[in-house]
Amino acid sequence: MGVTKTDQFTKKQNAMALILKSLGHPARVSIVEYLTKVDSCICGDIVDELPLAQPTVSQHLKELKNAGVIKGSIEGNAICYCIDEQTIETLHAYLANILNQLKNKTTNCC
Amino acid sequence: MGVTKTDQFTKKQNAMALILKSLGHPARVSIVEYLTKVDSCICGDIVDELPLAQPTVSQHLKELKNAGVIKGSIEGNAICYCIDEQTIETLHAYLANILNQLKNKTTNCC
DNA sequence: ATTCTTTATCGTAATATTGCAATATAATAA
DNA sequence: TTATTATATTGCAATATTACGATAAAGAAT
Repeated sequence: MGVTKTDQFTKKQNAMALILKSLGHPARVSIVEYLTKVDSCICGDIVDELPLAQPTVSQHLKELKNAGVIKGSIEGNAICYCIDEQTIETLHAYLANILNQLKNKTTNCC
Repeated sequence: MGVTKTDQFTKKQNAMALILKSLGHPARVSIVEYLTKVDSCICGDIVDELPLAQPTVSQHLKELKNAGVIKGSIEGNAICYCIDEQTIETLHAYLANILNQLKNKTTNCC
């Protein structure tokens, strides 16, 4: 069908999947890396940096924003985007928890 | 188009995106959580656990395996799937690095 | 007021994803 | 050999994603 059975999974699972999915595209990985490195974060700079057309970049930014990975604030004429550290921390902690559980396991078949 | 401009980004960016994308679906998040908790990891158990048909689960497992998030080993008649800790560690370290860089930033506009 | 600059939205084409029934494959059991 | 069990693959319908040209919207500059 192409439609995800969202209701069959927990809110947390859907929330994590949303964040992970938003990061699951090289352009969006690239945007996050750029915003991590750079000090100013004007939207136009991101467009210039990426090998994609402006509407495409705008769409990717929207998706990252929707997942809470970035946030934007109006800066006069332009818009300033930057990473929402909290969301990255949430994801980081989630993975740390998984790694922790794995290390405490007695058996490991594979 | 619907086709990602993979060649326009670095290998690392594409590799990270592949891992993140494979985790970007609640069913696959659910599989990873299940494999983290459980001690044995027979494919059939995963199918029983998930609210999806066997072919659908098989497809999700294939995607996780392709991204290196899980690995499978033949266990007689059945197949034993479990998490590839290294891949999770790679992702974990990647995020740690981003968080580190963010914390060392002087300015933060948003 | 008009133009310029910056970003978002719309419309659309190409491709990818999700999900499942049907079927194939492969190993074990009878 | 013939079932049985466990998993993968195929084929297909429904929906989602990716990308971009055209255009809209909104503030800044002239």
